[in-house]
Amino acid sequence: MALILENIAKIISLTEAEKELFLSKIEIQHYKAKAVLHNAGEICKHSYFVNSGLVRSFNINDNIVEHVMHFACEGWWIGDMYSLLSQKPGNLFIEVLEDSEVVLLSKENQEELYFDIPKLERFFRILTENSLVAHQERLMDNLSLSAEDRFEKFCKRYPTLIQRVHQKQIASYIGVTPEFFSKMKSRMLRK
Amino acid sequence: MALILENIAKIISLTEAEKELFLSKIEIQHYKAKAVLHNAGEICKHSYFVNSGLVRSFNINDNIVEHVMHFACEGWWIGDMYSLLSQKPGNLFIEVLEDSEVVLLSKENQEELYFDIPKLERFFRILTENSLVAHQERLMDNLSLSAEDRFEKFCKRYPTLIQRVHQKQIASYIGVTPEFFSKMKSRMLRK
DNA sequence: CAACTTTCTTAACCTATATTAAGTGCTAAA
DNA sequence: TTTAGCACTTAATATAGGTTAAGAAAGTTG
Repeated sequence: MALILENIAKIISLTEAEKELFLSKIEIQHYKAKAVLHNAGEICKHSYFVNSGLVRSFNINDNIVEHVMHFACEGWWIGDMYSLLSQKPGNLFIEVLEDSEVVLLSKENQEELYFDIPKLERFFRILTENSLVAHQERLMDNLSLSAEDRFEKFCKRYPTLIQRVHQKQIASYIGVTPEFFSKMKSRMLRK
Repeated sequence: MALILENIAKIISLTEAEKELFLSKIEIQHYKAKAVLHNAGEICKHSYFVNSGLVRSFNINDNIVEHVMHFACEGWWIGDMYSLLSQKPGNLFIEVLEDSEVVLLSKENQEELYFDIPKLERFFRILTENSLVAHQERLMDNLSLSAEDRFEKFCKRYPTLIQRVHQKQIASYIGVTPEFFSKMKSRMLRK
């Protein structure tokens, strides 16, 4: 349980009573690899924080092609922000890649917490800001870099993930097919 | 001045005193088309809110190709979030496309406001959440849609902008060259 | 272990989009 | 009124990355 409190403590400081209140509003679940936390078409009720293991979010377009939006390992948050905020059916799936321990924070509890501990408003504002900046950078990279450059950035930014996720997941995150990714990788090795 | 208060009032309600305090912390500037509010390589000091006119943010990659990140017309915020938050040199330019009236909110004043009017923490959290959702959708679109589909979405979402910005700016936002955009457009008209 | 499923590789061929280049028309300065 | 500079178009050619298909590795299950 310490991990999520540490995560918060990096940005704001809570009293012991506040920590207890916070912990009373969350729920812990254990999932096996391949478990699905949320389906596209459903309304998302929770934010997820990964205590251990690995989780991904992705969407599936008309052509039945998956696109990975996000990986979350220990200490990362993940969710379908669109569906969670609008309370409309989303288009993301959230799926467990490695057996995981996950913290669930329901939308209602999150809002109660904003009321009881206004400092958390700041915490989640800053969390969201950081996520926005990361998304802006990824968008810029997709507009202006080649697949090879995007892969190199991915390696630098998420060195541990490369060992943990299948190559086709990385290909999907980068935005290329597994076949092209394989070709590109061997081309890069030859240099 | 009403516009920015309306923008806030859609999300939180301020007392008259709070409104006055808020107004005392912002600054209004008038810019001619082609004015540059912020340069890549510099540290961003302000958030910008467009009262009237039109502003864009874009980056320039190695190949000297521009990529439009965002358009902001009346009632929209714009800035270089990365640089503003990290206080490091950013890689966005912010440029005026039509003569504009712009509200400037400095980072320091914004932080003082968080302190004086904690409700604003909520306002900017929600603003940032909405922006994040929009960026996630745009990223998904760039990963999974064709240029033609991206253009159709752009038309639906920003119908007024199509008349106001040059075609090459839209091409750049969509993520294609002006030449290809021109060809694609005439191909679409022929249907 | 054998049977099955999934991931990864390779290769031939295909397509969406980029590049280069030339030309038209409009605006704006000189 | 001429000249220069953009925005836009068109077209020929080039390329990054996609598609299809088949086989080799590797992982999973009975």
